[in-house]
Amino acid sequence: MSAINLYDTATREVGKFTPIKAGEVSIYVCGATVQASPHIGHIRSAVNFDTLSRWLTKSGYDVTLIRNVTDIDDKILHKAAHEKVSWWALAMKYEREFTAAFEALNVAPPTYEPRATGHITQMIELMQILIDNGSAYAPGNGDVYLEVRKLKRYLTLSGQRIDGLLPAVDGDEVISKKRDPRDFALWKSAKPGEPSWPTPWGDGRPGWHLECSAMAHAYLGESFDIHGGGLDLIFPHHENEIAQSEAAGYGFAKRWMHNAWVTQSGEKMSKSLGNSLLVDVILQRVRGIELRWYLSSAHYRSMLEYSQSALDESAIAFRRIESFLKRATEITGSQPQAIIGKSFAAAMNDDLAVPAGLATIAENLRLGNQGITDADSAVITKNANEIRGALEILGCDPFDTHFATGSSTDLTQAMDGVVKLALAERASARERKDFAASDAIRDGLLALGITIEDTAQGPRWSMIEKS
RNA sequence: GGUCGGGUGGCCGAGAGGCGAGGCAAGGGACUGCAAAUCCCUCUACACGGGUUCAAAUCCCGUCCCGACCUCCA
Repeated sequence: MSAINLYDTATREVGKFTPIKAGEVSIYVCGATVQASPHIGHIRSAVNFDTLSRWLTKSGYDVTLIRNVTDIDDKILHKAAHEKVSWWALAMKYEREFTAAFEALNVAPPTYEPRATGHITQMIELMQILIDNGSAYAPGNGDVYLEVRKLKRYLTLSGQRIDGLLPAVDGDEVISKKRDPRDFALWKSAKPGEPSWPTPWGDGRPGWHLECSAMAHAYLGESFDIHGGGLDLIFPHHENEIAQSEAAGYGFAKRWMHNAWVTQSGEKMSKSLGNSLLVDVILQRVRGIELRWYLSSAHYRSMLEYSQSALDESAIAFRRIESFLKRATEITGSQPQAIIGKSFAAAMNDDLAVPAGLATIAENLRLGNQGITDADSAVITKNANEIRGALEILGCDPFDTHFATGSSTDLTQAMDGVVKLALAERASARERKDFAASDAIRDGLLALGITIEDTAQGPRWSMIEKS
């Protein structure tokens, strides 16, 4: 396997990736806090790490990917109370929406997808270690805090200093039992009407950060290769995960990878700005495979500035590639094999440089189309194979059964027959130079969403793809 | 106030000291009855001001602008 170079947020450098165990890669990605419907920014993160996982797998590694679901937090509880539904019903509703969005975008399921509420035992064990070794304290009201000033190091990922932080505004912790305002809650005491679990320090529920440390440890052990998530998780979430885990004596993550956001007018998507683009809504405009292509097209560390025209253009560009692959299949009589081209591999090995990979796909497309013009099946096959190989890594392989359309074979065959009847009529009209008649047939088919292309091998038809 | 990113051609989007990534759009050409699709050719760039260097979009200093985080966040 060739060397893979990846960026590490901790060092802010691209460096050679060397796993802890030869041939194996362990990854923990912060998944959804299921408090609202997924927008395309959430899904971009999942797409990026899915592509990372696919590339590592293709490179010969045995990948274990853990992507959690945080199904309890302040927002879920507040929202559930406001909507007068159970917090667990609300969490499950949105978890299903995330799952459906992942499915639609061909994000492979992680090796395991642990839920926070299923790991209370592990959280209590972790807190016990932290309290026993003096890193954490329980003021007696059911809260448990991590004492950040006792840490050997803190805020190394974000490069901040404790004293540089703005004083915390303790929302629902007005009467704070904290020794220092920067201490953060591992565990929050039970409030009336809220769920709670018993602990040696009183009834309560998890704070926001504890679950990831507990679950990463449960499934990946004390040290693992890569920890991923969105850029906005660096502080406080990831800093606090590091703080808890290292204070417990764990080595924790060897490398940190963060994906950038999808922005609009330069601003990140957020519900408060009202600029969230829900996956559901976008999928009414383009197919899942096209949305994935769009979300993959920028480098994962670059902001992706959303615009409808950019999305539309991206979808059109993808259809061109798809169309070549279909024609190549028709001409050669068999589907392309997914083969990784040299330059695509080099691009991916350079911190997943997808944009550079796209350039190689563009080159393959040009050469492949030339091959069709020249009727050179060796050239067609080579380029189609390499395109399919690249698309497979990007999760955008049109031959992937995941994207198979629901239309039955019988119906497709009948359709093919009907269109061919029309094309025969058109052919005879063209022979007698009745172009008005032949164009009327073409226009009529187009109105039904069927495009006609006259190729050297005769006319071919295709449906205009819809989501 | 602290910390972290960014400003590249009409648009999108890479690159991080030396040969102008790539795509879209635009213009020209080939093919076609006309189209469509495809191919070929052409064009436009590094926020600003200094500096280092044989050589700077890339490094350094300064300025301006934009965004993010500072206990809700992908």
